[in-house]
Amino acid sequence: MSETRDKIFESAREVFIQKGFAGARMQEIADFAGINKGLLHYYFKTKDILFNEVVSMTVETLAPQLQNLVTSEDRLLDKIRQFVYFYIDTLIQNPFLPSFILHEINFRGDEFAKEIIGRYKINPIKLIWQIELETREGYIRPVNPIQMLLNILSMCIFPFVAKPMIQQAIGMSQEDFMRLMDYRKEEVTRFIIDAIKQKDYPNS
Amino acid sequence: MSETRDKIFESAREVFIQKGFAGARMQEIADFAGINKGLLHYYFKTKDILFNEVVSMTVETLAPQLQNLVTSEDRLLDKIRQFVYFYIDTLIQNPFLPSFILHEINFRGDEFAKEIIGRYKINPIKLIWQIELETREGYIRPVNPIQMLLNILSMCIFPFVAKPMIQQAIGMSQEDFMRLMDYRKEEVTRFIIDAIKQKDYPNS
DNA sequence: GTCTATATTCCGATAGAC
DNA sequence: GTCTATCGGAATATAGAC
Repeated sequence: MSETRDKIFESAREVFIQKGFAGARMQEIADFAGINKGLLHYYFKTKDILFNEVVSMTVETLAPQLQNLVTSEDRLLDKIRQFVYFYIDTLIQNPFLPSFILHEINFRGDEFAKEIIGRYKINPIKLIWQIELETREGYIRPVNPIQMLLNILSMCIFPFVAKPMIQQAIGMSQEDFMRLMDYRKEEVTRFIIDAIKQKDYPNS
Repeated sequence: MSETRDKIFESAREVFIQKGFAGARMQEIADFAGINKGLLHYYFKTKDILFNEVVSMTVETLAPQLQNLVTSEDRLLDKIRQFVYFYIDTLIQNPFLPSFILHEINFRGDEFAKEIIGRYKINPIKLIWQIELETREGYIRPVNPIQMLLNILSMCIFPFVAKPMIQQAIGMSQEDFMRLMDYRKEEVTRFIIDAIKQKDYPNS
């Protein structure tokens, strides 16, 4: 792959993720990559094409790793800890990702959402089974599995979606925020375990 | 207030919330309101003005109610229950709200965030004190107050931000989703209480 | 491959008739 | 107040020299 092409691609990733499709400007992408619009169109014929490539690439790097986590044979509580740690770590390195994906899904409608989900090949069903099973076995308190999954995802993802709001509200620097998220991995894990673990099965 | 003006305003609200500022088209707003662009500009001189009015109106309807909740004299666990119920109920009636606010804050930067927060007059400090106090008194387990607040907000708000994604992933209708959110009020409350309540203070 | 210059399309905003 | 027609700027995309 061409060096210039990569530079453009990275630049586009940056700009699209921060401003969204409609808010991004080809000019800004070109500036950011240190080239001009003409050359930009030489490598990527249209804005749409460039955008789609950015989305594809982004999703495809994350999907397999998540998939591995979810389908492993570990016990639920261990799986949850791994999941939370992996998710928050990933988002610390890509803090803009959630708002990007979520806004574009709102913007472009259901087909876009369907396509993303298709690529992620997420099957929450196996996880839901596991939650139901471990509940019946008495390892965890009875909970609605879907609500449970929503709780986990919410606590991992939401802070990054609301990042600017949070920083403003508490008066935090960039580094403060990242440190807060770093602590958060253990804090959220604990919170979940405290909420659902049965007291008479103290192993873990 | 003029009838036409209201129709335009509602239409703008709809379009802005779904597409964001950059993605919204004056033409589409006009179409949706059943009038033409000329008339649109007669009532609202510029797109910026229209947008700001939509934001102001939206924020101002919610702020006072939240403020009352947070500053009441109730015990923490009761306050949390009230908060969760109020928040989710409000979002059931305005499901689009979170993604709208959060995306525009990402897009428009810190001044916008600061302004919103100013209007909300949110002071998390009193709540943080209360959490620390009740921890010392032994009513709840030791938790980091900020992380705790983040957890509550996350679980209430995130599902609405991710609504299209969730619906696609589980294959849900509009009504299914709203029903899920309705159950969620009790589910989240329980989850939080299970996570932080000390077992030797069984009242409440 | 890379640049400059230009064509083309789109969209916010204005002018003016009714 | 409401409409049609149009302007002017901005942003995407193309043409063509080097």
